[in-house]
Amino acid sequence: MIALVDCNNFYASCEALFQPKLIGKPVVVLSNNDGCVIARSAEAKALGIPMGVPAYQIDTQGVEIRSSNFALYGDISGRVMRILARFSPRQEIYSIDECFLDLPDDIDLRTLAHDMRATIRREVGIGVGVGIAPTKTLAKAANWKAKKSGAGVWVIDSHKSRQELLASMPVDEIWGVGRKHSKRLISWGIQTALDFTEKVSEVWIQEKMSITGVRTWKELRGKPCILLEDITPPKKSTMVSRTFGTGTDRLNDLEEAVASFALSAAEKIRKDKLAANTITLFFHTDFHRKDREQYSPSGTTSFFSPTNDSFTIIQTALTMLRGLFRPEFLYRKAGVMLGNLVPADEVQLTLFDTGESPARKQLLLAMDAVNYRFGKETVKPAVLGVGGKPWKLKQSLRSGRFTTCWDEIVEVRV
DNA sequence: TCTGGGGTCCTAGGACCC
DNA sequence: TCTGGGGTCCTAGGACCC
Repeated sequence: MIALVDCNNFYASCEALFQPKLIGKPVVVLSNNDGCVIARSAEAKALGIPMGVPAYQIDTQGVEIRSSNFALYGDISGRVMRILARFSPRQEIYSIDECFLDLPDDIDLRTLAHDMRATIRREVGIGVGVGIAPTKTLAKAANWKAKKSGAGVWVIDSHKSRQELLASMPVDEIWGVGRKHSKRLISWGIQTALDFTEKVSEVWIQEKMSITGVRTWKELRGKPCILLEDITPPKKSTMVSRTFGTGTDRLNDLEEAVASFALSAAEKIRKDKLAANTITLFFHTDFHRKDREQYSPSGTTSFFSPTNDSFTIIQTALTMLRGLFRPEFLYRKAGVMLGNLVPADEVQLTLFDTGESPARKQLLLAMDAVNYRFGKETVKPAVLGVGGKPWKLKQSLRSGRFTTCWDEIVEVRV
């Protein structure tokens, strides 16, 4: 059997963890740049605040608003995941707030699930829902039911319990069926997950939704097609991109931003011991300004041989930027993607390439060590700029990094 | 005024090979 | 009149996930 454990209103719950005055209040967490709503407490959902709406459109009366604080959420996530790992030798961490667990089918699964919930509640203080079923897609469905019903735990362990759950589940709630497909399915009279499994054939699904649709269809019928990936496969690409706090038409601003994204991306892949074969740069104007002409260039360059060298990566990104930049536009967002990642110790050199010099490798190692110890960008290439950065993010409402930063740890006065 | 960031997989079509 | 058969690789775009 497979369990899907999912934290309730995760980001909002993390905020309330160290700010008890938020408990019982409508809490909303905003995306980077304080743009739109990405998480809501139960109370905020009850007020009818939708997911994804721009922050300026919501009625903020009586609502506690926070900027996103990923240092905090990541740390809390790690605590939850380590507890769940105690319940099964095989765990797949699927996202920051949920994981799959492989469970034996000859134990009392309901008792185990309640035990997980109680342990996480006691040791971390976060509420979770647990869905248990024979396949991942059904475990997702059971988790949906666990939340929807308020029971917190739901188990699909018989034909009857499966049929009943699927009959009560709208197609658009199925894991793997998104907006486009659910619209089409409903137009064909397929309303529920049960309709999806019983009203249409495998061939029909293959034709309309390709092989991925067929997998979902089989999984809902109880046949496992999506395996538990307890060994994380290596990343194939990584991206760093940001919307700017304000638009800019200055090449110098874009250079600083792009250099900073390129540096972050390089640090990420070095941490994962990977090297990139390609780099993609993109930047664009404000898509929401329908009244203005848009400009959205992008370009991809292959490295001479795979690299994770910050300096090479920054230089390549800046060369592309200078070639694509046009001064007559106001830019709102930029990003750098490193692709075709390969293990750094298996890099295949080209005939005329001797690889990175040992001195350069030492320099990068030293920079990573200093920045790890003293904070991001303590030492950095000068092209990232110093002083004010008009393009920087708005993040005015961030709570403390209570668990990862000594200066921001909670103070308790007795 | 104001709208996030980071991933994966699949398919079709083009370019190319012999 | 009439022009093969069998592959691979790459890319863009779409759909999905959180």
